Amino acid sequence: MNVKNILAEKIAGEITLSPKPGATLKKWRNTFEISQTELANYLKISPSVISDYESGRRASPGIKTIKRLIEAFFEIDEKRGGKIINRYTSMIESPKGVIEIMEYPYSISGREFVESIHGEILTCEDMLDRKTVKGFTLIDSISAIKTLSSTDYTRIYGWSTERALIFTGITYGRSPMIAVRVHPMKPSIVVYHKPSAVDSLATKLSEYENIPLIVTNLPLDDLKNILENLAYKEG
Amino acid sequence: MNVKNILAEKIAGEITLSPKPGATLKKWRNTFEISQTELANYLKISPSVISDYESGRRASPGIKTIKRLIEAFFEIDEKRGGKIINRYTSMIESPKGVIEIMEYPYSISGREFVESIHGEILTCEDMLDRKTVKGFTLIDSISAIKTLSSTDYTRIYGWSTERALIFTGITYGRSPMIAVRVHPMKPSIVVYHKPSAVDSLATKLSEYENIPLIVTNLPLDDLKNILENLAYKEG
DNA sequence: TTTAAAATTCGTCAATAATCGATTAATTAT
DNA sequence: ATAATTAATCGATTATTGACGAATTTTAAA
Repeated sequence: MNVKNILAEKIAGEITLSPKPGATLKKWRNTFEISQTELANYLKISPSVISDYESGRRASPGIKTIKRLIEAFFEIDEKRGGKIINRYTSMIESPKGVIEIMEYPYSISGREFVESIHGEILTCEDMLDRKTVKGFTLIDSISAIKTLSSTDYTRIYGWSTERALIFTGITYGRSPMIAVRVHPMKPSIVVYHKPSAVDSLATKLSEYENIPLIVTNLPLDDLKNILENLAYKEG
Repeated sequence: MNVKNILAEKIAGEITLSPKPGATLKKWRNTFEISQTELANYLKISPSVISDYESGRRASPGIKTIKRLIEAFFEIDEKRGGKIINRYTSMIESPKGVIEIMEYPYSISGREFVESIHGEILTCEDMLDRKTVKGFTLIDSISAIKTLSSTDYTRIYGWSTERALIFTGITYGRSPMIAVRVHPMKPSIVVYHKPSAVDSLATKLSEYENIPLIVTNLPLDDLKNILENLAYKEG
């Protein structure tokens, strides 16, 4: 659970939608315990610019400016040991069994997604070009069944069901697909990470549900890295 | 739990921080199943404007523009019966016992907060001017004790501990303050909504914790209304 | 109380956003 | 295949942002 990104997004959204964006910016700068002067110096701009933003002189700052300011909050905090970020990290509970969850800022085609993780397509290959992926959830499958039965769907599906569910720690690849089958919501793609074997029931269920079943044997760290950076590469 | 506001904020934050803001805007417009033409007509602007934004011609749209676009998504969906919003509403579980939770876009002084809810100050009045309120959580106290023992603090404290916890459904005003006492996180202010009585232990605990204890007898609907709109009134 | 640091105000200017509308291209429906 | 609808491209104009810096005010520390 990448708390930093979630918090950054929360801040950005709150500023953008606020009736007083400048005051919201100031609130968060104070939350990070940064003075206007320090922020300005960090960004190599004049302190009066920060004051103008916070006072609302600029009614509609551009999103690039907002992004830069928020990134500076985090970078400055990190340079100081990350005290503020850690405060939030300790507040937010990682859902049990969910190793990582992330939304992609734009839709990625199923085909592109599977290629990026060097996935082997077991079923429903023709569906791939019709599927889009708006995020992923990396699940430790020992705990997954318990978590999937929860009624708080956002723990698994975040903000979109159009995602890839990636199950790792699989010995006999049947139970994840069964869990998906009984769940009311259906992902775009199911990925088994390094299964010892894939049960034929799993393939049948995926075909029944029209959910492509994919296998990848990348090392876990490599897989995480690719998943996290997929939407942020150049081009 | 106001899912609409949470989703709006999520969308705004994602667009603002995205490496391709235009593509993110397009993703969400498609999520709401709105064509560019319909969106443009709704906002009474030229369709080519929407296309220019989504293509990234405008690298850094102003936050007022982003806000307008997101508001239009929701309004158009609502005009169509709210199909998309309802999809999200049914996905997100309301924490048990939490009637309403909200972050304020900017800090509100303790004094101003208490005055707005016609609160009677029982303890720590001198602390009020030193306290700020960055949000509120309205709690049905029958369930609150169970919820407060959860390790997922964000269910009660959202994004800031600097908030007012408002307990309603109180008969004998002791258990909320005990729950706060044993909890590792402390709010700015504790409010009892229409208690039958306030136990002297509650007042003692509030003094010990330096948390102002407030009583309000506003009708619940009025109270909710004030709390929700406090940061959005003119001036 | 004084001093230093932090914050505010505001005139100014170059760059970019917000918007229009004409034209072209792509997609969808029949 | 054709027609209608939707989307994209791009030149042009006006309004606003992003930034500077000087002067003033406010706040915090000694």
